Amino acid sequence: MHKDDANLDELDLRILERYQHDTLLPARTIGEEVGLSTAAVQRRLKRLREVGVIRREVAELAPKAVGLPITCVVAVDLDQERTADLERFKQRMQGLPEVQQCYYVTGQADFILIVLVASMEAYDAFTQRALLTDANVRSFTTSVALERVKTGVAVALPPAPPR
Amino acid sequence: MHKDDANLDELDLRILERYQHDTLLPARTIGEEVGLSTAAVQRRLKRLREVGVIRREVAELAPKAVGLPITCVVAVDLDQERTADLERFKQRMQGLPEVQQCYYVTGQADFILIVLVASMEAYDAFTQRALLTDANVRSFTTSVALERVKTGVAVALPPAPPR
DNA sequence: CATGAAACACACTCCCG
DNA sequence: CGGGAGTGTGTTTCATG
Repeated sequence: MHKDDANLDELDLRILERYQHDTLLPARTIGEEVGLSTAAVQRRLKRLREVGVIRREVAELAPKAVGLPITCVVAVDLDQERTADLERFKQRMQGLPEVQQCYYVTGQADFILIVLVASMEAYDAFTQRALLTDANVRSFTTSVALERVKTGVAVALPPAPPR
Repeated sequence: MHKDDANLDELDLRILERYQHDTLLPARTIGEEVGLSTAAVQRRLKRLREVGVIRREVAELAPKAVGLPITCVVAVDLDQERTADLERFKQRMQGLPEVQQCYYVTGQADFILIVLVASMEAYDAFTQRALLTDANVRSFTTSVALERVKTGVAVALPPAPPR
């Protein structure tokens, strides 16, 4: 698993900059902008997928439109923080569909979760099933999102990489 | 702006369930799985885009691979919380490339940010430019992500919608 | 070794039944 | 909605620098 710096040249970055925001964009269009042929652009995209720079191409859905209008940010504090305990918790989070994102972090809390649910009742059920019944969860605090100001997986690429 | 419940039938949901995780998947394949023709699947996808259920199709990049190995979760507490102040802060966040996500939330903090940076120096520079110099930012706390356990924008669709 | 041009295969679009 | 013809895109091959 080698997800670290695959030496990307400036062309790769310029391609990614356009492509990551809209994968429906024809390679031909990208090629025109960066000064490359269609084939060259696609070869590079294929390589970027293979080396893991592009993890996957996904569709971003509007949570409200699919019946999940509520977003919660949850800070979880664990009791035991041995490796095995952490690993177990991580795997539990991976398997929970409500957990859209999960970060293992420094600071007061051990984990930060982004949770999407259909209703507060559903959130309550989630906390019961996922947190309250876990003996190793010492405590957690919930922040309900009043607005999703900015979302997505888009990444800010360096404007001028090494030359 | 009508991003609310576009009445989705079970077929739509099953299509989305597959498509949202991999937009490269041929409509033909999806059609086989849900029992629909290629054309029907594409018609539905087009409609789902038009009504805003599908917000956009994006490529998820590996942050490390593009030189942004550090993820921080930042809880920001504002001083003045009048509408104008909130709006100004939101728009600032929208414009900052390091801010990958931003939620306006209830609870102790006013905003939760997911910030991606190349180094701790870059993070320090970010806090200076984005937070410390903002007179309306009362305080903020940073949690550095030791691991991105679960990421992405994938959403858990209801397993068995109305029949 | 990466590129560009062309041939090829495949996926999407549109129209009709 | 399904099926087909037409179009556009992605893929492969090959010759070139």
